[in-house]
Amino acid sequence: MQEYLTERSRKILEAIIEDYILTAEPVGSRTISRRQGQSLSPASVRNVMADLEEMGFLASPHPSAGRVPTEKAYRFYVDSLVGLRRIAREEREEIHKRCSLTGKDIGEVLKETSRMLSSISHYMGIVVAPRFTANVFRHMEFVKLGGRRILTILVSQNGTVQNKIIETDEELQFTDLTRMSNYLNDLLKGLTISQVKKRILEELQEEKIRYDALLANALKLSQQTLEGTDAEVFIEGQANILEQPEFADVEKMKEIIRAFEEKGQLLALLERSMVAEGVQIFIGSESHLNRMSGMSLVTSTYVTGKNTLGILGVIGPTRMGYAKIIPIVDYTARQVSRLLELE
Amino acid sequence: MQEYLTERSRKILEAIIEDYILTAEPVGSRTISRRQGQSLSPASVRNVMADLEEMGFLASPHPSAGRVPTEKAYRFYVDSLVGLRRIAREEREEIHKRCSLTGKDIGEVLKETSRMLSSISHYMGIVVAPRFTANVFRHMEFVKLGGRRILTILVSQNGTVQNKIIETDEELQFTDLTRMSNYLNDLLKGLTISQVKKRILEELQEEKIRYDALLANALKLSQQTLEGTDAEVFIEGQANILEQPEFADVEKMKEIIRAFEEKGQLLALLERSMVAEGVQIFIGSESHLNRMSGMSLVTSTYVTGKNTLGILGVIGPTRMGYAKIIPIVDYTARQVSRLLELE
DNA sequence: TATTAGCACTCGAAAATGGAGAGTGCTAAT
DNA sequence: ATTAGCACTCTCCATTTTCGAGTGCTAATA
Repeated sequence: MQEYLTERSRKILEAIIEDYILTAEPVGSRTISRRQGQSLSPASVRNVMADLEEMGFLASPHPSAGRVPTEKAYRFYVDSLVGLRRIAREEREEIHKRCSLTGKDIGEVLKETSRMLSSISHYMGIVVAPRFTANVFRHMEFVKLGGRRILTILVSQNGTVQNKIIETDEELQFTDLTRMSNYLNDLLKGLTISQVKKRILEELQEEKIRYDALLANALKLSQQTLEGTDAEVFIEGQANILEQPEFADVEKMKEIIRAFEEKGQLLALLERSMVAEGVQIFIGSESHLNRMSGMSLVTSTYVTGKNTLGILGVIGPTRMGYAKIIPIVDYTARQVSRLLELE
Repeated sequence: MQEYLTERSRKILEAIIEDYILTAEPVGSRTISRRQGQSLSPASVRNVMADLEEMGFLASPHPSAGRVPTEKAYRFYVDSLVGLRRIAREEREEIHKRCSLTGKDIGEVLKETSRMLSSISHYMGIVVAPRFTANVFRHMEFVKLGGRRILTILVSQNGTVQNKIIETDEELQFTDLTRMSNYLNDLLKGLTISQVKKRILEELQEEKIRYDALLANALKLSQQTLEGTDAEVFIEGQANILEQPEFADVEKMKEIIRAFEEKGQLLALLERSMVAEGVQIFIGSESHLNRMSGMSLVTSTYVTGKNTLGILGVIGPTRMGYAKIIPIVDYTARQVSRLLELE
């Protein structure tokens, strides 16, 4: 048994993986032999397969059903695809067509992107909206609702809007609110949200503020406004993935739907991948989410300048058409980055 | 055969329906006989059942499996529940606990409401966000993004916020934008969105406006801002409904997921029910959506003053615990109305 | 006259049966 | 080193069998 793969066993392994990606059926030695133009007999292929199985690249569901690639095999396969950037023209055009800004809010743009990723990949599309704290403060606005309730609107540099309803201790007048927002906008202009938070704390310490009830109020309001909201996650195309044969069974289906109804865990995983650059791939258990067993995740970050805005990607079965999906995710991320670019 | 139900057959019909709601299994004569404390023998029950079947209240899946209620039966059953308002205390408390405004935007509040409806009913929760045109204009704001892109924010009386990115013909300055929004806020204050639309058109006709490029621009911008966005629909708890035995089969499941991924049709149905007051119930084919076959919908509108804001409700199998769900939907709608009430 | 017991009958669901086919591993021949 | 040949294993599918629940009808009963 050889420890490193020979050229021949590499070829065979790839052939098995590609066939399995296509058919979702265990691959037999005969199939591979035919695929290679009979240059190798089924029996020889079988020998190689036995070796590959021993090395952990293949597994047999049962003694008389061909071989199935393991996660290790996919990892090997994906690593052999590095630098893959070629995207089919029609896919590139589709992406262009369906990424447009005008007339929509950012949320809709991202949702549409997610939908697009889903329909173009035939798996699920996922897009995580920009995390707020990384953004640059732009504008804050208070709108008086009934009673002591105030609607606060926070706009950041890249057009993300966050609004929140806040209950105040005392009733505030319309003119007060205008003054408050003027003051804050002046004070906080150009800072990132995390800087803004710090600044507000500092400001609240200041002597002179303590004696100006209005300003103190303003600061407290803005503090509440900034209290974290969960990042929004758009997952589209569940119906798509249910078409995949590996989920043709009721329990699996429920499992998936449940996994994506509460997005918390997934979000944690995605945020971990925020720090990396370029396309990232999690195969099966590599994500360390047991809910995600049997699923793979291909993601990339979208950025503006040197700020990471958010993440987008595709979720599918481990048996995923990586060679097609990786360029799609990569290209979409670039495209979205370009769209959200400022001036 | 009697045309109207006797007291006895009514009782039996109800017993069958309630048993079926509980078990999802065809109900046999023996079961009912026992349920009624043996006051009637299975044979007598069978006679009544045969009558009920002839009248269209029951159906037998096959000759040797008890009876199953038809839609007509559910309709009869639901109609016999009119005026039902009693809600269990713990459910009322749960609703109270999970409907709160502070610190969230309206969208989140509604999403949480939908989630709450789902978890309390064990079916799916659905909430349609306020339709924008019915609301009263409150505030409009323009924020300059990069290049010729402008972020417009529109706030209405009840705190709904709509934002949109718009591309303008020429680059506008920050001060221009402030002047524009001041002008518009003054002009449009207190009108409903549909009045606002009319007003903008009128204003654009005016002679003096044509010679003030800035104001003309402002009006055009606001016009674009108001161009309809789809109503938002929050559907939560798909995993819940997949637990129901009637959807234990792969095809059915896919059907459901698909049905709710594109919310268009459903929205049309819901908007039809906007005009009515109080709890509305659509049983099976009554919704005229073939996608919804085998599903029922219990909805109610939530209102502020005399304006209908939106709709919320529960979607489940026709075999739904109406007696429990109707009060829940009713109470939740009132609660949400109260929450969104202005002073 | 309304109700009930009894019984033959029907049908579906689940278990048992029995190839057919695909694929393997091993051995011996090339 | 490769391959042909063959016995063996296991799943999948269709068919059959059995079992039980439930009905409808008829005749007996209160």
